[in-house]
Amino acid sequence: MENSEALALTAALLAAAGDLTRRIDDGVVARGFDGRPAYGFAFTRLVPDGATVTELANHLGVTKQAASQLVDELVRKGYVERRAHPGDARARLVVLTERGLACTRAAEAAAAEAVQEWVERLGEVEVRVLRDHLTRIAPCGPLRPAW
Amino acid sequence: MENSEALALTAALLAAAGDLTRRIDDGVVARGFDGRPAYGFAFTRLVPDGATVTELANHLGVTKQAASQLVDELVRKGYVERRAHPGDARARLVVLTERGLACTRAAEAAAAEAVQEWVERLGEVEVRVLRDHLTRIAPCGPLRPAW
DNA sequence: ACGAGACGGTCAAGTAGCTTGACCATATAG
DNA sequence: CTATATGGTCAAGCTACTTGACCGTCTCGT
Repeated sequence: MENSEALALTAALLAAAGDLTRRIDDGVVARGFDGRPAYGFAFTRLVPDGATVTELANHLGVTKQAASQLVDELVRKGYVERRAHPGDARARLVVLTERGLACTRAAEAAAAEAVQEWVERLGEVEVRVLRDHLTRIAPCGPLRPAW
Repeated sequence: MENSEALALTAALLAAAGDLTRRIDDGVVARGFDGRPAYGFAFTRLVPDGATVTELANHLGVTKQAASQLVDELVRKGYVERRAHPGDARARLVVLTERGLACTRAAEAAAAEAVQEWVERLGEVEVRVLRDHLTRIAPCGPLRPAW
């Protein structure tokens, strides 16, 4: 593989990821929720049983302070609640509220809608293959919100 | 395709893109250059004949002010120069210096190295298919440096 | 049992990289 | 030749992150 192809691959990845993220965010907003893209990725970590701030921080690839600030924001908007952690008095369990769950479903619907366009262009099988390859490459690395 | 799969695809895409970007940046730094990931993507637009600030802004998906600031940074570090634009006295052509070209090559080498690991895991053909699919999905959208 | 240190969380302050708004110089169209 | 659009920069402001300090709680070795 040529050198320039590797950079092109990276560019394509970023363009695709950015495009998809933007579409999902637009879709979520269109469904009446107010948020930024990071919310959706935080939510995926909060279902089904909630998570601690530190776990969320690792999931998103940011400091625990940043994650805590994000949770503040989510609490303020009514998407999550901080509860006592059963079995560790230091920790607090962040869990989705009813509205948070609704927002999660909206994000999923918006994502499905966005991916649908890809399915129409590549075919369902190819898209699935694409996803499988990607998950094999970057198993569960942090979802850094920025470069 | 299930709804949750669409979000998983997005997450995988972001994780892969973030991982690759970080590796490239690390590789560039290891080769003695000082920069942030956005540089590399700016450079790809500057070869072979340079570009104006506005073109760069569109390429990166930011305002022209932000692009101008980036160029300031690149000039300060000796990677690019601002020249007069032939045929438009308003515009200025941003071109790579010798050092900027060297940095570009370093980025390409680092990218190739990072992708090599993927090739070993998926096979060269699969990686190429991956890239082709991605470019078909998001042809040449802006490379937003953040969500 | 208890002290040392690790860990979860928050508060506070600082910063990088973007934005919007205003403005000038040049180009282009009517 | 005026009116408007375009390329570029300056200035100010903001958002989402960072580092550093700190408190309360857990855990482990002695």
